[in-house]
Amino acid sequence: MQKTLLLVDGSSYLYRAFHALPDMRNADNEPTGALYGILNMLRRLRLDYPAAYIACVFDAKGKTFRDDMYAEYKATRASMPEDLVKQITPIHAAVRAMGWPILMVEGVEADDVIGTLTVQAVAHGMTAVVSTGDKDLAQLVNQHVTLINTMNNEKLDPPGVVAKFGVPPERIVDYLTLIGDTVDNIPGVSKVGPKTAVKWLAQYDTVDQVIANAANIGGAVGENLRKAVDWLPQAKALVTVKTDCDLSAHMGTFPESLIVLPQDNATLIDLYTRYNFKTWLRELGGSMAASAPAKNSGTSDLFDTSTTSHTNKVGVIGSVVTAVEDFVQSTLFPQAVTNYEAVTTEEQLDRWLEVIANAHITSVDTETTSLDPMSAQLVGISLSCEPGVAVYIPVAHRVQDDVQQLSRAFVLGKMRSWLEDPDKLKIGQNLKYDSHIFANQGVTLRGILHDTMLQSYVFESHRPHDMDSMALRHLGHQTITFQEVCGKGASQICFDEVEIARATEYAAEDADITLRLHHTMWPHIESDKKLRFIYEKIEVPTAVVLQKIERNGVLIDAGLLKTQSNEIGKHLLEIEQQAYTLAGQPFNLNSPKQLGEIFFEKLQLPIIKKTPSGAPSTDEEVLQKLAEDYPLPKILLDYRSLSKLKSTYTDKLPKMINGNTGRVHTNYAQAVAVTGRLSSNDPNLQNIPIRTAEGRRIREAFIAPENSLIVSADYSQIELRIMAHISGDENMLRAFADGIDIHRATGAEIFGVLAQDVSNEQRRYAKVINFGLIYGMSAFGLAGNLGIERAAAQMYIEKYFMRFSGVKMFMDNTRLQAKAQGYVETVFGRRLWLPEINSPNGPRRQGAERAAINAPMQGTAADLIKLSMIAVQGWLETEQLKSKMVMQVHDELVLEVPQEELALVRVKLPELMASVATLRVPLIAEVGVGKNWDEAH
DNA sequence: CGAATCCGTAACGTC
DNA sequence: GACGTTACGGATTCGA
Repeated sequence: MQKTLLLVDGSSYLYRAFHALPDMRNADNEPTGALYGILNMLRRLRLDYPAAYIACVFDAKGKTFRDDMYAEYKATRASMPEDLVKQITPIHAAVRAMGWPILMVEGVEADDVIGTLTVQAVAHGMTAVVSTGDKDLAQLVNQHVTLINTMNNEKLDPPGVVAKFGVPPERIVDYLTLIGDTVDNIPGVSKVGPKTAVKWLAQYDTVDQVIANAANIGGAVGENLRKAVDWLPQAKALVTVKTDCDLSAHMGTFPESLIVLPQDNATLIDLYTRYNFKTWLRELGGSMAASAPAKNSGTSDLFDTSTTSHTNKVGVIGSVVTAVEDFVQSTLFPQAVTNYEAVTTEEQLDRWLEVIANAHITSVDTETTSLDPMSAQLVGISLSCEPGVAVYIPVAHRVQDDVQQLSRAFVLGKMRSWLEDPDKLKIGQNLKYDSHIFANQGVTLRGILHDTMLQSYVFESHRPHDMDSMALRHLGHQTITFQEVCGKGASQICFDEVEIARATEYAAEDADITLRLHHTMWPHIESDKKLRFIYEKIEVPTAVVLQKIERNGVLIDAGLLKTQSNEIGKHLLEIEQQAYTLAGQPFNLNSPKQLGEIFFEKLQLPIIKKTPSGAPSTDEEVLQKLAEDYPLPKILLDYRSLSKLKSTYTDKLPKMINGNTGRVHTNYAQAVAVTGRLSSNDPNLQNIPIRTAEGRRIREAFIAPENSLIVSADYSQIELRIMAHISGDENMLRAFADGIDIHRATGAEIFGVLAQDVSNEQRRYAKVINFGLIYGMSAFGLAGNLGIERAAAQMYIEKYFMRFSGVKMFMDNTRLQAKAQGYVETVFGRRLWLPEINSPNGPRRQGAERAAINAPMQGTAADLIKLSMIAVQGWLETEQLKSKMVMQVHDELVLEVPQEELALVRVKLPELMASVATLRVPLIAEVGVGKNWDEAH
């Protein structure tokens, strides 16, 4: 494994942390913001980038060689603020106590030290990760050196540098030379910014070449360039990071002296106490008791690279399979020794059955033949009850070595009572999937207490929740990936073809890691009342309900869809011919590229807007606009909508019908949407058309069996009601309390008329504005949607906020809260993180601000419908009804209801949905019944 | 070296 | 604002 050197540009973070964070102080009124920011950043870094060697580099006091070179260097920079100066000493102390070697070298800057160390790292065959907030260091990037900025989660490898700056890393010096650096008071070429610099470098490659061609560049900038010619070499020297500093006086041998040092907890506790960092303090106190048993006991084995105490014996059946982790990782993340074994005899199985029968909780994982939960066959089961110890029980491997294996029927027969026992507690990673696998074998998995995927989702919804990422993030452990075991692409093999020894390494690790992840994440959730509620009362029970819904499936009239496909197909052929005639040639109507050529080159239609890549756009909005003056765009609009219907729905859905059940079984992803919503795939049943009459016909194919009906109940105006609840806006609360049409009420306020006098046009405007608000839409977006001027849109927004001042306040507060703490919350306390809320990148930050507005509403709605699903399923089961939930579409539940239960369900269902929570506005669910989903609306 | 596969882009369906 | 899926078409890898 290639070693990594992690370097932190402490000086660049000093200022950034100081300015980015609010003015934090401890009880003695000492400033603590920069200290908190830096420590927080270092903690995160260590988790995200496990490294063998680390260093935190600060600028030393005094002049550097650049000051000697250029008297004006950094002349415009103000001296360090007093409040920051006060924090320097504790910062150094805390960083050191956390185990980071610190480097400060006189005469050069932190950048130069970092540059030098990256070069040394590469020379030693290592990779280097540089954490900095300073873009100048992009010049250090290469194949082995990556730049990361923890403030905005930006990661720069060579292509990243090209993407961000438009030039490769080796051209960054030239780039900086041309544009100069106002912060350091280094002039470049006057009036030359990033765009021009990139253009010139693309043409001439280097600054030297640009200078050589200075005579050929026209205009005012050309003149400025010629004026700067004599200066540029010096500018270049100033912006170039030194990579050959003599560090011998400041550190021992490279890289050994940059090893991760043991954490000095006593000092940290002192510092955390003094500066009042309670959470970290608690963590230090708690972690000693709660963390995994393998505590590293001092420095002796830490530095002993030659240790062979963790041997790596691979895959002999029935023997111990141990894995060695990088010894440094094990110091960062204790727990290295593993004991994995394959269970292949009845005696072994019996022994383990006894273990799990008496275990407090058992981690369970299945290996299968397919990712499709309804058709996958069980290949093996892995179990773990204590960190580091796990077994794999192969039951259906096809490998032909003379290895014995217990049969699936035998193992399931022995395990069934334990699997189905609700009192035998289980934990897994996405147990919904494993539940399906067991269900495929006729076994009902019960006793699901924990799911690490859901823990991660509740704990930090914006991060990846797959096990490999989580293991790396929380445990610093690189898991064996499925791809490593089974390959990829055409040569991928099925898991039942994997040799049992290899399968054991992989599968047992999964069960082990799941349990260890639980030990890492659960304390964070358990100790937090809100998160705990979301996890225990919403997510875990929802997973159980979802599994049932998925298994129920929904009945589809394949014949009807095929008829529709044929009709649409004929229609498409006609449209195609018309398009060819109008275009004067045949072309692929499905290709935006070919279409663009026909439109904007051959027919010379005006270009309305461009796609992000610079090509002329042909999206719906553009076609609408062009259709006012030309015939072909209209034809294409028709083609597009029909072709979408056919390919995505009428052709696809019949293919998705399960051969055994005759139904379509979607998969609901519970930990994908950062807002807390579900998403649906294979097939996606949450985007079945409804807006157009043609699209709606597809819903006619969603049917109920003989003597049953489709019943659909959806929350009315759920998100606006939530906005009224959260904001407490009086006008809005009153409108909902009085049960008036909310868009009409909004129109009345905006246009200053009585509700009954609101025209249809006014109501339409109000409706668009309401939706815009829910989505945190800008004046620009609103203007686009209404087809009006931006200024006019702005006026409506101002008018709205004047009448609904509570809403305005809610939005301002939400934005502030998001910026201050990095997340917003739903009514129930679900935490929605916004990593880019303080991004220096304008569009990204604004995107995050819009998301901050939208997230509490969308997320609360998601919480409510999940509570509904749990309540409805609970009711169906206690009443032992035959009715079943078959779909969830964000604010709607769809049930399949036998005739005899109809009267009951159509009353009780909306009642249950309306009563899952009491808000400051009434919750209303509207119910519909029909032979098919379309009729049920 | 052609075929298969991967990947990013554009577009569009829902709430 | 949040998603997932389709088709295209260029780039890359596969496999003979």
